[in-house]
Amino acid sequence: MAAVTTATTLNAPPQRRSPAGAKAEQRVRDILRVGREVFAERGYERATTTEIAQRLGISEATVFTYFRGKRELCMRVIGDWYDEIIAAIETGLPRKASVRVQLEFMVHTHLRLFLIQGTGLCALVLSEGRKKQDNGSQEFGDAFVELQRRYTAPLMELLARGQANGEVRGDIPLRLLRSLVFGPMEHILWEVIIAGRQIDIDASAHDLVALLWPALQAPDHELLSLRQLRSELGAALARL
Amino acid sequence: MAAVTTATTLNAPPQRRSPAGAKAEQRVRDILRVGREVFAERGYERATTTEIAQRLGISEATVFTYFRGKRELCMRVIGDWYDEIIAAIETGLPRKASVRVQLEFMVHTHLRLFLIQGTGLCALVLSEGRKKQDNGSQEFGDAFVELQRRYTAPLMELLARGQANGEVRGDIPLRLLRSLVFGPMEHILWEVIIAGRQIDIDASAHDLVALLWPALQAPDHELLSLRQLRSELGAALARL
Amino acid sequence: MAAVTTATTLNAPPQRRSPAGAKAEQRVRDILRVGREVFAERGYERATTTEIAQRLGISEATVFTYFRGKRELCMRVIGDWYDEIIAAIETGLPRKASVRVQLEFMVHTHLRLFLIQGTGLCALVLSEGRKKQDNGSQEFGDAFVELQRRYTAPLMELLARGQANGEVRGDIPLRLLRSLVFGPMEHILWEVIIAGRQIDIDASAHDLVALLWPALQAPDHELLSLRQLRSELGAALARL
Amino acid sequence: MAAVTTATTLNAPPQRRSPAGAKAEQRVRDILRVGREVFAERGYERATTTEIAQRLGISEATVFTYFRGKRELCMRVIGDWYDEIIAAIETGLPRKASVRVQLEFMVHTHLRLFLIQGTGLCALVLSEGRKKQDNGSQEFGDAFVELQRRYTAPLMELLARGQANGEVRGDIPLRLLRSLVFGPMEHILWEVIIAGRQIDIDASAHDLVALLWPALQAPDHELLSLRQLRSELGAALARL
DNA sequence: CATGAATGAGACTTCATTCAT
DNA sequence: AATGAATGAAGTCTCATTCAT
Repeated sequence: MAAVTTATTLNAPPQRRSPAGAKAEQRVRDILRVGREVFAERGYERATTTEIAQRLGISEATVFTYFRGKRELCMRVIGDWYDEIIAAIETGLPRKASVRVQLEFMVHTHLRLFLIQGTGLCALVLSEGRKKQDNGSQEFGDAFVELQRRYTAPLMELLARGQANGEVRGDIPLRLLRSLVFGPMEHILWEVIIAGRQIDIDASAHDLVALLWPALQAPDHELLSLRQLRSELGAALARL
Repeated sequence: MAAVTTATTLNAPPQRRSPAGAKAEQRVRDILRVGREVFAERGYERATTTEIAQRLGISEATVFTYFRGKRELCMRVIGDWYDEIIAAIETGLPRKASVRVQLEFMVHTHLRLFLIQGTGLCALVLSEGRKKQDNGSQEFGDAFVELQRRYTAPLMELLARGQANGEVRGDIPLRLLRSLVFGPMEHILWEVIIAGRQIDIDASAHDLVALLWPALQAPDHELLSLRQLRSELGAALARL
Repeated sequence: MAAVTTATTLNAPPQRRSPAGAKAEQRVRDILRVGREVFAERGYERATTTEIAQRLGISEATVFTYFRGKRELCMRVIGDWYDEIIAAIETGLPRKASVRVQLEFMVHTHLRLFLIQGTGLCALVLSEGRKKQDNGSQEFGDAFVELQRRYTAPLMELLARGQANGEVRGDIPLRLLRSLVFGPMEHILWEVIIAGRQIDIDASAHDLVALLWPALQAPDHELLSLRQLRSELGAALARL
Repeated sequence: MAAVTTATTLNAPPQRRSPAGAKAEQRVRDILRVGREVFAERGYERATTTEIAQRLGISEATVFTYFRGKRELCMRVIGDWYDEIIAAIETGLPRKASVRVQLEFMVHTHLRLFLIQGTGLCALVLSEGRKKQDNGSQEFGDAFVELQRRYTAPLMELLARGQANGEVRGDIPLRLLRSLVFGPMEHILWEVIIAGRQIDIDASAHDLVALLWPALQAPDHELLSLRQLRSELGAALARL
């Protein structure tokens, strides 16, 4: 009886494992590199596995030997890219400097990495991450929320440290402050992408932080005391 | 340019293809309306002419009677949508109020219109506007730059007026200030879309402007005049 | 708020409806006819939509205009074939004749229809109906069990009538009797298919029923009545 | 023919491809064992060399070191399986018992072996044996006819012995009697497979033979003489 | 001998678009 | 003007099979 069951058991068909040797790792890297290019240039839908294979001079089938499908490849591309950004921030962040200086480093790093190649990927994330799948599983989406979290984590931590030591105002939710930083940054990037304008990364990063800082800063002590002085003077004059 | 009043920024010159007449105009409006829905829900690539026709209960071929193709329809949809936003801002803007109040109106209107239906369209613009065409001509892109210009014009003018009358700091390029306003706004919208979080539009608009205002204001205007006051007071006291 | 929900509601993408005109019906019939041929010749896996289209001299895409996919087409082919057999039986069955005569009609009709074209389809049903899908839904299987039920219904009813009026032994489950009839019939068919031997349908049907009948009949009915006859005769002779 | 002892009916003549040696033979056995599992579970088309290799933990290429291709492997699998059944029958058959008892042994053995693992293989044979090859040569088919002959040989011999000694009616071609036995048996098996019903092998074998026996048996002598009596009586009455 | 790696060939399916009616 | 019907072109993905190492 058990044997009958065996014969009719529901087995998922096996999935060919992707190779794992040294050459294989290189292949994976190559495909990811070119895949990043193509996805960045064309977006998810317009990117084709054919083009990725052609640019590498390999067979399309080879792509599918290393990645289960177009979607998985795209996820890996995005994941890797996020990892690079996160690593760049975490590695270079001058943790001993003031919050403002660290912030400037972050903005600068983001702008730089995005503009080197990431703009298309940024668009990819923004436009693909939102699409709810028809099966309701929001395939991309769920993973994206997590990536987004990791991606913004360094900034969140920085802002939290700033609030803790008084450099950043504490009366505003972190999430809103994050939008205040990332928002303009991304908007600047979109301008670059759409209008094709070139910008000076150093200057832009510096200017943007300078502009944002007053909104982030804890209100100035001097300013507060001067305001107090003014109002007292006003009162005194009124008494005369 | 004469016909540009409604939504023709993205339109090709008058086509023999498009029928004329009252019934025809209604058809065009219907298709645009449903096309907007579908493009917003699915994005450009995933939207199908089949679905648009089916929702209207008409034949797919009919869509092609009124629009040269999917791309043209999409352009018209986007153009119309921009026009609506621009009209909403221009109509309702309280031009006599302070710059800050006008700014709040703008932010509020944007958030409102985007959240009613525009998020999908916003994504549409952002993700389709940038794609390299195979012929390299960036078909969408060129028209988008112009749309973007018209779309942000009201804000640009407002900020310019603010700079002129001293309510807004004048030492920063308008373009950067614009990013400072639109950027966080759009970032907030993306959070709504991706994470599915609901927000209170009134409160969000108010909070965001409150947060931005210190950064838009002349930076040390208050501080400088107060310092001046203090030093004059100090001098006067010394004379006594 | 409702509007936001709308914009992100989960809509299944629309499926193009198959055309419904007079020409369309002919197309459907053509595709079903050729599909039957190809599925019968090659089995499900080896049959290709390409071949079906080529034999009809139409584009592959046209096939998918009328049928959602290969699987649906196959189901329709099988369903239609079952319907034909059922109709042939129900139409021609001489309901007033003895159960044995009706049984012979059924066997004859089955053999005839299978041998005209059905052998491949029979194999198709037998071999495809069994495969459990990986998703566990047993796509084919569920529908097949029902088809099988309808297909064998006429025989089941006939045997039940026979049991009711005493022509068929009542001490055996109907299901087993069914296997007793269909089994040898199908086995004969397999011989024809595999070995390519030709048979005389009329003779085969008659012989098979003649062979089966003693097994279907009330086991000792004839014998008992004859014994009775003999003993009565013996008594009568003794009286003379 | 010399090498046919084990399972080589379907085998091509000795191949330079196939390695020799003790280790090699074990490999061949392993692949055949797992190949049988996989072909039985999935059918020919859905079985993949990948899965066979993975289940063995060997490389896909290794399979091709020992077998010229998927088709050859499948043929060997089927051939081996036939051989097992034949051996089981020939070994266990109680040749001294009555024909009826021997028949019951055969039916029981068949049901048992099929249900242990053979259902899938049975389906495999039935559905693959018939497919037209593109070159029209019916590659499988020819070999299958021979297998089928060997496979049914024990039953044929048994029935022939029965006819010779009067236990089985002699007025029916052996081939038809064979269908009468195998047919219902296979039909019962299909029901088990398709509907997933479980059966009691012992009881089923016994019941089926009990049911068939009246049809196989040489007609009763008593019955024959009574029939004669009846017809003579009828004639006598007609004369009165 | 075993295998890691690559691939040619071909499968099903989708969809914007055309055209005769 | 509207559409029913057809399709070319393209896309993703699978798999048996080969070959150098």
